Amino acid sequence: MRLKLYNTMSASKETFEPLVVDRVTMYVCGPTVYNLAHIGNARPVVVFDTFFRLLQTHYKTVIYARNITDIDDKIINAAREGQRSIESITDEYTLKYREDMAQLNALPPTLEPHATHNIDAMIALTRTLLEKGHAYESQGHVLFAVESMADYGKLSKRVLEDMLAGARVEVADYKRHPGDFVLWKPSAAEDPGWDSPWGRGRPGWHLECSAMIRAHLGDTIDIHGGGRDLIFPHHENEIAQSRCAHGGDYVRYWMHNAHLDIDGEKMSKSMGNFRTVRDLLQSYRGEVLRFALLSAHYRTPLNFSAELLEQSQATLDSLYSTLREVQEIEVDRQVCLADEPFYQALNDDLNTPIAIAEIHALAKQLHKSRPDEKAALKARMLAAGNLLGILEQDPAQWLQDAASADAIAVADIEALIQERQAAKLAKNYSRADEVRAALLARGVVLEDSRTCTKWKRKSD
RNA sequence: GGCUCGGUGGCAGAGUGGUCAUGCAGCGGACUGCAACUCCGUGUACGCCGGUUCGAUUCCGACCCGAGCCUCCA
Repeated sequence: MRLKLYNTMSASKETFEPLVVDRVTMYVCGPTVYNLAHIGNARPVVVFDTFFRLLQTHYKTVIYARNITDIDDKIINAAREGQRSIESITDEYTLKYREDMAQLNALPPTLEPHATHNIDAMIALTRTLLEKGHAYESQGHVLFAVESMADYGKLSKRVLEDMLAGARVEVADYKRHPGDFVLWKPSAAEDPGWDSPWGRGRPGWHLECSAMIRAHLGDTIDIHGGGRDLIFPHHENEIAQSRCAHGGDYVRYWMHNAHLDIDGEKMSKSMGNFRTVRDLLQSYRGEVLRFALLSAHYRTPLNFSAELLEQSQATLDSLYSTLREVQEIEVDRQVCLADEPFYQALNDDLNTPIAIAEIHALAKQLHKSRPDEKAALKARMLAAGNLLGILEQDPAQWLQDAASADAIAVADIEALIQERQAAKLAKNYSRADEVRAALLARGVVLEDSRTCTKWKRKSD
């Protein structure tokens, strides 16, 4: 089956073909590690993790790199303000980032290059750009000269003059052209820096990704992903650096996810209207957050709200309930993905809402199916869940997990259910209803079947 | 100002030139001791105005409204 994806560069859906047969290289911009990731930062992680899973069904080798930006002015400022060392900050937030993303069922990327481990590659790239006349030195800085590149602006579809018309920021006096950007900047004695032909300094942000991509994945990679807000200037500048230094193609397919909105406005650090993943994990399991992020197509803005999370939780509960019904049934793991509607949906530019709708369709079929059909349907549901990174936990465990520490204990629940069962047999229905009501008041919902009573916790 | 991208039923959210998204909520029914779960049924939704068409939510144009980028940002 062919995989189609929307390429920001061509602004259209294209059929994906890797540069090298059976080998895909993908790079996604990772975090600057100076604070906790917010749920908006988690969207590309979950989206590209799902894409990573999908790619692995097509290709033998998929190399997925997500960088750690561990040198940046924001980190330096955080260190100064917190009176801490740079390393203690970057170590702490790198670790927390990995933990948070793991909670969202995001697989570790194949590679996790750190900017500070690749300074040599950045210096080399800067030197090449200087040699080829695409960069210049000015007041201790090395800058990229945007006018030296004919088609600068191709990704973001804008031309230099247009951008200047709306420029709202004062132009630094060391720039020849307002659009020029820093490749290398000088470091004050107390700031972190590395020796370079242009004195002790540190790399500009855009340089890091270009250099690390070349060092770890090669001159041309298949897929480069990130949030929409990175299209300009970050990715545009990466293209400028890499193409001018090495020629040829830099990235074959550009993929960008839309943002999360809060009350119709973009969630962002600067707006202050964000929720950290760590904070949300206090109230919701990671899988619920993941499901919420996949409930809209990745290129569509998603309104992030308590309602969304509640609904995501309810939907997962329902799907896990279905799986619990067939918990005893052994599944035959052989699922022919090519025939699956959910797989076709994912192969069409990662259409996760349709894939989720197909899971609902499978759950419905499962309820209505004959006993001999259930194993195959369960296998298909699990295969879909596996690609989306959901439905992989033990269903009973999922439904019975206590959200809070003061929740009623499992043993107490089961004792009460037994008591109610005895009351029912004795036709003492008022007592049976009393027990059921008491459990409901403590967040436990009972589901009677002919042979037994199952239960689950409800979040409300 | 320039450049992108949107406006779908109570809510979330896909998609399409002509019978269907899907989920949640609602309503009616079956099942049940009663419920829950599950099942069956149930909604003249596509910003506004023109145009193209046998037929447009879907294509084209104008308009209104909103968002993003142009500054760190997923």
